[in-house]
Amino acid sequence: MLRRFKKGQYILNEGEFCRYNNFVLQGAFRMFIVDENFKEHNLQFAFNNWWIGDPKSFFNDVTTRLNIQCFENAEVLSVTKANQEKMLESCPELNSLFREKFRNSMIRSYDRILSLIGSNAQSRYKDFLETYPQYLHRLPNQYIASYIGVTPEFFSKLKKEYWQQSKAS
Amino acid sequence: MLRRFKKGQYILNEGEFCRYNNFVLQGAFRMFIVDENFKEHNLQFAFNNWWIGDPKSFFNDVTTRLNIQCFENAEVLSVTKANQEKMLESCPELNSLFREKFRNSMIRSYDRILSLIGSNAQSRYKDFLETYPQYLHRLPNQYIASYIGVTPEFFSKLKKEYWQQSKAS
DNA sequence: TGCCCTTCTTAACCTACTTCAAGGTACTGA
DNA sequence: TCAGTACCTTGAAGTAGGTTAAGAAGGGCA
Repeated sequence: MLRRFKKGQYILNEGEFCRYNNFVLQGAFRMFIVDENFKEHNLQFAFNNWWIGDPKSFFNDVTTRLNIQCFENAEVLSVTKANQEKMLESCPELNSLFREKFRNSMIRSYDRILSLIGSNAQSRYKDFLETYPQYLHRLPNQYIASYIGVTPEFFSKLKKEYWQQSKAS
Repeated sequence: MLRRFKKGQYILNEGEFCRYNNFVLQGAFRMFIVDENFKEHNLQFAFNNWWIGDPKSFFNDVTTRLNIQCFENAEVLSVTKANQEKMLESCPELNSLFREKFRNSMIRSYDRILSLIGSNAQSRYKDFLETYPQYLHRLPNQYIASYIGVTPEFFSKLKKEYWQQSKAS
């Protein structure tokens, strides 16, 4: 099912059931959680050819704690759970495709946990620069700040420090 | 392939290739990373009926950054990548089993990232108590501290604070 | 029983990061 | 062209959590 979204629109809100797994054809999305102090924390972004959705809510039929918002006008292919099961029945080869998809997400998540637990903000910033250089210009600073787990104010300082160091060396 | 390990033994060291995916029949393992200050950070534990290994190294044939150590005498079933592929060929139904396994790991990793990014040490401690009550007595405090991302010293304070609060209410 | 070794706790001090407040910059649209 | 609004930066002051150092409390083993 093809769906279009405008910048600013939400395709998932906390408390809802995540009924669609979405393949992004065009545009950009962010997935975030709102904490008890009403601060937003970006968990993931999605650009062209990425999937986005809350797997926990989608597969386990529970309500989601996450929000997904479009931040560049977008076109996505949305698949329901029933759809997906039918696809798998009629085409068992997809099993291994989905298996790899989950495996890769899992590996990326592990790396993320490693960097959150094992390094400070400065090196998380460096990691981000190295891992996602192609998306930098499409992401507002505040989104990156939230992704690496710092405030926009502190992110500003990180950037300054980073560029001064790389200039010096 | 059945393998036995004694408390303290390593089954994977940073820099090696992870050649086995291990299903724990008995005993306990921890997987951790060592940071640039030689501090250890526990990423995961594994008890009876859990799988443990570094999926990134195992599947992508790269060296690992992780260490896996046995901390209760253990018995595991170890599967190589070739084994696993043979199993999948001869029994395609396993595809969906593995798919679900990865999916669940992914969901758990997401929850972990959420709690690292979106909440403070006190509530991460509470989350841990609620999520893994059955393993508390098998885990030294320092391992839990490292898992939730604090020092043993600060963990001590967290515990004290937590029990004082729950006594008061 | 007593000793060593590891784990846990406490307290004083330190630092990475946050909060708050203010001002600057740059799109966007009438 | 200008105003409005979102975004970014800077600095001062505050706080969660880290570091260091020391003592207390187990637990295996001679």
